[in-house]
Amino acid sequence: MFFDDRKKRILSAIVETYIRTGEPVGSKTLSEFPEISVSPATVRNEMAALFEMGLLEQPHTSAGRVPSHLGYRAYIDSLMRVRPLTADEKDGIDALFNIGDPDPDKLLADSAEALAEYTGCATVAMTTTPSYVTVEHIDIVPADATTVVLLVIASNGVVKSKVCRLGFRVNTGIADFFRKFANDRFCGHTLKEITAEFMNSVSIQLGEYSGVFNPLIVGIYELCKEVYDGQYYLGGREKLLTYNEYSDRALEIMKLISKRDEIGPVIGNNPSGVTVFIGKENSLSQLSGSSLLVARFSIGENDCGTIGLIGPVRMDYSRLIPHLEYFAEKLGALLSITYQRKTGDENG
Amino acid sequence: MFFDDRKKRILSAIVETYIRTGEPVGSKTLSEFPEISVSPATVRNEMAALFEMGLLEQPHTSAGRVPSHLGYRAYIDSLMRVRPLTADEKDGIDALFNIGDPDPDKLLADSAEALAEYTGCATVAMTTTPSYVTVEHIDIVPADATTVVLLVIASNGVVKSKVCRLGFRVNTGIADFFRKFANDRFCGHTLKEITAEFMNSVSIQLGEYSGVFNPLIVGIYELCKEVYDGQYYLGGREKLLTYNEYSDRALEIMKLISKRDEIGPVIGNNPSGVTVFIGKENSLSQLSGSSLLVARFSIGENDCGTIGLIGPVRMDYSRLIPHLEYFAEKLGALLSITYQRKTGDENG
DNA sequence: CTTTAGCACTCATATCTTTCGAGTGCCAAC
DNA sequence: GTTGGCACTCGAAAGATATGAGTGCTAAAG
Repeated sequence: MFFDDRKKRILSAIVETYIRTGEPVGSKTLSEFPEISVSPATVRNEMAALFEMGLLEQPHTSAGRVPSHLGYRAYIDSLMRVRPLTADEKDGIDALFNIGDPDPDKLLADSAEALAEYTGCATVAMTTTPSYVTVEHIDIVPADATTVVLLVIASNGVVKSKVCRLGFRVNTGIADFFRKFANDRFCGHTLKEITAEFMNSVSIQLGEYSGVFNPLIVGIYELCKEVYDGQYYLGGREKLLTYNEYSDRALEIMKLISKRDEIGPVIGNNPSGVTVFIGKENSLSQLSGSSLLVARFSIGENDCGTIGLIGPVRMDYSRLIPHLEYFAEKLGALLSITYQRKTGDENG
Repeated sequence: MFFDDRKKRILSAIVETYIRTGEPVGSKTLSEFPEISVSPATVRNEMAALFEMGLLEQPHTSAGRVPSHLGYRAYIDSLMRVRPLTADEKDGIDALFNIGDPDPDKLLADSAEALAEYTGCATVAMTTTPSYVTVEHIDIVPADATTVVLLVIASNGVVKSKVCRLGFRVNTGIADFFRKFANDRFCGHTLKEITAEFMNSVSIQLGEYSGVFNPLIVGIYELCKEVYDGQYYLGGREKLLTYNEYSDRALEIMKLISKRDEIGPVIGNNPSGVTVFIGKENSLSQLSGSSLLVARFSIGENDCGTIGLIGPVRMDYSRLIPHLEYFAEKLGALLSITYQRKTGDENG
């Protein structure tokens, strides 16, 4: 009982039909496919064999067959024909990036939303900051009498700023003093090192001034943390409601993916390209009814983030996988333009 | 047939019971209420009268009664007993504000989320900027060779910053030139005046340099627009899924409230205090099955924003109205601390 | 040895019927 | 004005029946 060519064609047809219709697929339907064209009885024999091999499941005796997780896996890994994107499709994805603000902070959030709209799945987008990234420069700019703007520039080119309102008047002397102090203490340190304890030790070095400057120290800490933590955005969670697979589980899944702690580790550690987790393959049991497509994107040479799709197991892999791949490439390219100033060789 | 005291007690009991149970309320149930204690037959007579007056509805002949929109309205306007918040409840709300980042930009987003969690409703939070607010100061700070940080400080105390990456090296001379130019052109103008056309005319004044400085001009425009547009955040849209009233309309409502264009005008123009829109009272027909509670909050003396709750018509008004009111007060107070630098008298 | 027609069997779904009971409206009595 | 009594209504739940798509198996045909 080999996994011969006809069995492969039948499995493919079952997966594709089930993805399209959501109904278990029966032998009669399959026998009418031009690439199969044998009698329903023969199809039934083959289906029994595929069932024995663990590639199909049966909701109940008198229903058609449905792909098992292994069936989907076999389909995705070797049977599926990935059609390259047409020029129109590429244009369609390119267009998604034209509406948004080119502000890098917003680009990722907008991308997550646009991808959700485009694919009809819920999306997650996150960036990660390598542990070797350091603080390159800190600046403090008086904005008006008691307000300053704090800037932290990291060695990966990310700049974050924050408005700090102080309880006292800030002249250039004070700003200069604090700027020098902060740069002496923080520059060259990796973001990972900038912990609450580290900040305490720095604060102590300010001696009698530590109280006065505390809002600024806290501000720097928050900015560094913000850069190091990276970004985490969700898009189109409500898309899940359009699938009846989620009729009573939507809330649970929507809550789950809102938790960065839960999802971050799952989608953060994947090789480049598109990785697929089908149903029970997900390490989180709540996702056993969902599939997760994850793609990494990079700025220049530097891997920097992940964008993922969450939808029902019955999702259109052959369309979504290449589209997600192209989307991630495009996103990386766009971010690279924004951050072009920096390349890998300048990093620690 | 007067709207006498007993009728009022019966209506109140119907509203409160229906809110609690979600089931139409029958005469027998009501007759057992201590504040009613007349026979079911008498209650039926009263209910028939209330029905005549348009305060009750009947899902079908053999079911109990349900409040009509007028019934809810009468209840909220004159029958409902608003219990003042206990110290514990106030503490509970106060605690919601302790977790978040005191960054004013994030405070509102976090508030919307916290309020949703606290009330079990979807929330909307937005700020509006009065049309008399002007540009007070613009700054440009070189961050590294080709990167600058733009700052716009508005007369209402709001400061926004943005990182701009330029295609050329920026020295202090260039920065000083542009700073002076920008302040000369923009300071004193209201944010409302800073339109795309206005920016064009400014750009022309830069003559041969207009191309080079264009990213900065665009950056200023975006910052001004960001300040003028104010913020718009949603919280806990998925909470709607917990009410079976929304079993098949949740997606529609979730999409609707995501559109600032649709909801903004509805919630933005209300008097201070809590305003209630019950079901069909909403100007948007899609909200006819929902109620909307809206509260304004202010910074110091200046009215500055709105926070609202969206949930099923059958929501617990007597609890939510005072809680929302206190929440809005507290939010305003917190923002006032952040923006205390400015008070009304300094504004144009 | 593979393929196919035939046939009895299974079982979810849809439809129809029946039953049940909470609740009503109305009337007559208190 | 209030109440008990009673026939009536109608949705929801439970049961009964029918439908039909799909199966597994067997035996004959290729």
